[in-house]
Amino acid sequence: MNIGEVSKNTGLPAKTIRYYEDIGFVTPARGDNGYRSFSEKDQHKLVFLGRARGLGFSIEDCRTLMALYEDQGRASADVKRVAQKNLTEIDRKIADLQAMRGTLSHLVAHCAGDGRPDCPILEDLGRV
Amino acid sequence: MNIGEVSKNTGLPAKTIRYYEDIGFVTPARGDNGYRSFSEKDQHKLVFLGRARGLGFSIEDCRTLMALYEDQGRASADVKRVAQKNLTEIDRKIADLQAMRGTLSHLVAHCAGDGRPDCPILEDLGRV
DNA sequence: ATAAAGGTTCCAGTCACGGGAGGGTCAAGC
DNA sequence: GCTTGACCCTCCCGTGACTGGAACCTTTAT
Repeated sequence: MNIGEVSKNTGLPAKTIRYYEDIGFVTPARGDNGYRSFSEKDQHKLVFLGRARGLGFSIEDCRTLMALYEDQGRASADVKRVAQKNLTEIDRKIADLQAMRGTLSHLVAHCAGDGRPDCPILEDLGRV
Repeated sequence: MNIGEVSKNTGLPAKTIRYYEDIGFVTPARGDNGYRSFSEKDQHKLVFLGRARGLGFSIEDCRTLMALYEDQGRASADVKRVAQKNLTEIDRKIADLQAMRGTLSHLVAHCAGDGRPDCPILEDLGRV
């Protein structure tokens, strides 16, 4: 398969697929014309990668997960640890964003939003 | 004030303050020795900037907010619009993360996390 | 006199790609 | 055979908001 078809099948942009090759995630064969020639297995790895990225795993985590995926003798505890770490990280991000959201929505709610210059948002940002 | 003191007062790393000068956010005076010499006003701007960044505003939004802050004839509606846009963006990020969190926590909960290789997390990532 | 602490500039790296230039290849229609 | 357009290639730069480090200068304390 050429990169265009793989892109359509996986939902990953061709640019991204080339990038994943750059960083050693897949190593598709090459035709005589220099075109990448993807096997089913290559495509499957890209699907795996796309899903893992969609769940917020970093590229490095994906490398670990892929190695575990291909290791028939893995311990599920190793996978769970990586996933748990990611989950903790996601929770931290959510908490950060919710703290921001709390302050900001409070300020927005108290701003008249009319033609007058008085604004609690700016007052808060500029308080000494 | 030298950069070190401003850094201590504002909580911003000196590196960050230099960066903010680079992008034209503050333009501290310079002493004969080439050292930056910050005024109270410079420091106040940096505090403002630090707070706005802490609320998730982008640098470009901060530029807008700062201009409004210094414009005595502003309309609070202009400020509110920027804040509202940021709030919407924050909500979107929270929703994205929560969607990730939902799927991932479900998978983590169903993974034995022991020495056996069977793992619903990998199964899900690799499903055809 | 010397050493530590603080300041300076400049360059490179981060993360995970995306945009675009400049060019080669392939299949179809005339 | 020729052109057109879709596809593919590599290479390099840009993103946002910094952070790290090298190489060097100035101030302060001992």
